[in-house]
Parts: sequence; structure tokens; C-alpha cells
Amino acid sequence: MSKQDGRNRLVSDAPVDDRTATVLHVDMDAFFASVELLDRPDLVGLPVIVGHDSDRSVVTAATYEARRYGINSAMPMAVAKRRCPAAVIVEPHFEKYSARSAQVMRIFDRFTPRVERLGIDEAFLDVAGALRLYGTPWQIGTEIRRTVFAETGLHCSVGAASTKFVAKLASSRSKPDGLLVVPHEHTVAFLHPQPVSALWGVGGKTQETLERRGIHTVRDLATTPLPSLVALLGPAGGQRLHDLSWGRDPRTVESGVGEKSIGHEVTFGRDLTDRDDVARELLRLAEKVAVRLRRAEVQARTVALKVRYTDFTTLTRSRTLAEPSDVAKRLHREAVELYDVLHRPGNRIRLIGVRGENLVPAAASNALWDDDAPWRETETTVDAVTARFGAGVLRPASLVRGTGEQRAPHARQD
DNA sequence: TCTGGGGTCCTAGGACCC
DNA sequence: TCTGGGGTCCTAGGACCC
Repeated sequence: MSKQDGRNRLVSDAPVDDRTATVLHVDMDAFFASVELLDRPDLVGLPVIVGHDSDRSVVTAATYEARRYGINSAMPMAVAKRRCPAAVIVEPHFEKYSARSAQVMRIFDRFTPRVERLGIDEAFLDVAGALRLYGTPWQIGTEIRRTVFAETGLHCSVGAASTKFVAKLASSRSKPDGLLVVPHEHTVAFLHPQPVSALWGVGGKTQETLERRGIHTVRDLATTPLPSLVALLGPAGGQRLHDLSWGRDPRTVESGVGEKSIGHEVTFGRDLTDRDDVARELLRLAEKVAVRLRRAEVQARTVALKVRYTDFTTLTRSRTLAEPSDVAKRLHREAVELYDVLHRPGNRIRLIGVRGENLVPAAASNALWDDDAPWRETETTVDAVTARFGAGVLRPASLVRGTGEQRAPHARQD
């Protein structure tokens, strides 16, 4: 037996055929915080919070030591500091997490080609075709955990089951640094005692709705007539939760699916009121979006603007373009026009965001014929100009008025 | 306690077409 | 003269997940 007895375990002690549990969910433990500790071994064992140390910030990640003080992701930083004044706060470094994530995902690829990334720190693996080579799901999960730790120094937890949802729930129940296998025939017994909030898609609001009707556990939901659930949650939601409560999850592991939208948003340290300030921020965001669109070799058919006022009221406005675009200037113009409809003197803007939606492949021919792109922006256009001359150089008004004749700022020559 | 930034999916109404 | 039904697209908002 391994040193991880008590962590590595089956859902039942009875001998079971776990070859039915071919969907694995691998979830990195306290990922951002753990990556930071790789560079700061002096902080190991301490309550560490990753996030900006400022008002209006939230906790991005926390070590298990910090979680013991009741600190969790998405908690306002002010609250977290109150709960544990001694906590060490570390600024996030997203490039570092991306690099580690890629390293970990490459390890998964060695076990099966069927890997579906889910965010930066988790993935589903379909290992049905890997059993002959690598053994049972339990053995594969154990080997993945061993390899990830050996090569990165990071711990992860693995759930194995016959469906994605149950595998994901199993990994969460095995955390931290654990492995839990739920054979197919144990699925319902595993699910039914869980709180209804364990179901994928049941958050605070839905949980409240369900509990008002006396539905507290997955078993309660499973034994509620489907029409009642549909009346409560809508046709799609009612049917889906009912299926999940019986372990039915039709989703398969899909590798290589691209993003459906690409966006950036920013919350300001102090609210913006000036229209030109907003327009300038929209340019920064549009440039970031455009860079990522081009990198992904897609174009956006629709541009969406998001505005959050100081009272947290949040609006979105979107418009579908005549021609899809990956050009910052074009996205920016659209976003500014959408904003100008909303603008009122004295409005206090807390957040703005720009998102490209309805993505379509960037056909090579578009680059040749698209009148809107007589020049192709480099990835560094705005950043380079801003870095050299300061943000004030790129007056938003001049860009709004810009025509097709306007060239990219000359900084691109280097 | 006072709320980040990256996303996905669902609903619902209206326009428009057949 | 008053009235169809289905399908798709667009837009806005909300819940949810990591």
C-alpha cells in the first residue's frame, strides 16, 4: 500500500470493478497559492493569500492554512485581512500560473489524447482507451498524481467516475491531495446523501429556491417529480438537475474546443466619471481583446460592452458588426459608441469591460480584402506607444474620429 | 463583509422570414 | 379582415463556475 493510505480510497471498502470509472477529473490544490510557494519556500505552512492588497480587491486564492481562518476565493480582501491579520498577502502572477498550467496539462496528454481543459487548473481526462496501457482508473489517477508532484512540486486531487459531473464531485470530495474512485454502480449511493448545492449549476440562488420547497439533499431532488422541478427551474434547468441527481450526465470529454468569447474588464481603484477617461480605458481593453483574437486566429462578429456603476448596477450592451473584426480600433469604436448611448454626466463608473462574441475563424482572405484593415496591427501597438510616450498620447477622441486612412501609430516600425 | 476577472449557459422578447 | 405557426437571429440580463 502507498504512503497515501486514507487519502487514496475507493468510495466503498467492498471489492468493486472500478474499470467503469473512466472519466477522471484532475484539480490542482490551491493552485495559484501553491505556485507562489514554489518560489517562496519560506512561506510554506503559513496562511498565504494571493490577491491585490487594496480596497475593492478580492481573494484570488488561499492556502489551506489560510482557509482554516475562514478565508476563501472571491472573498473581499478587507474581510480576509480581518479574519487573519497575520496572513501573508502575495501579488498574483498570472503568466507564472499559465506556464505551470501548460506544464501540468502536458503531463495529462501523456496518459490520453482525450483531455478537456476546464479553466487554468483543472481538466477532464477520458482514460477508457488507456486502461490496457496504464491499468485501472485508480492506478492511472495515482500515477498522474505522482508524476505531477514529481515534475512540478504541486499537489492535485483526482476524482474518477463514469460521468464528468460525478468525477468532478469526487475530486472535490477527495481534496486536498487525494484520490476518490466512484464505480458506476455506486454512483447513486454516492450522490444522494450530498447537499443539493453539490450539483453542477446549483449556486446560491437556486439552492435557496430549492430549499424553500424542502429540497435539501440530492436525494430530495431526485425524488421530486420532474414537472415540479421544471416549474421551479425552467425546462432546461429542471431536466438537467434531475438527470444529474440520478448520475446521468450526457456530456462527453471534448478535447480541443476553443473559446466562444474573449473579453477583458477592469475595476477602477476610483470610480470614473469623465467620458474621455472611459473611452481611453476602452481602448486599452479593446487592444487586449484584439491581440487575443488574432492570437487565437478568430474574429468577433459581435462587440459587447459591460458597465458597472458605483452602486453595482451592471449593464451590458452589444452590437453585431457588418463584418467580423480582430482590429482594436474597430472594436474600440464600437465599444465607445455603445458607451456614449449610456453616458450621463455625473455617473460613477466602477467597472468597464469589452468582449468579442460570436467568434468566427479569421479567414486568410479577409486580411487581404477587408477595407477595415489596410494595415495589420502588431500586438504591441498601443502598449509600445503608451510605454514610450505615456497614456495621454493616445487621445481617444482622435481614434474615435479616425478614418480608414489613419495608420497605426509609428511605434510599430521597430 | 461588500463584492475581481476570466468565462459558459439559459431565458425571454422582438424582428424577420417562410 | 383578421390572423397562423415555426425557425433563426439579435439583444439584455442573470445564474453559475473557476
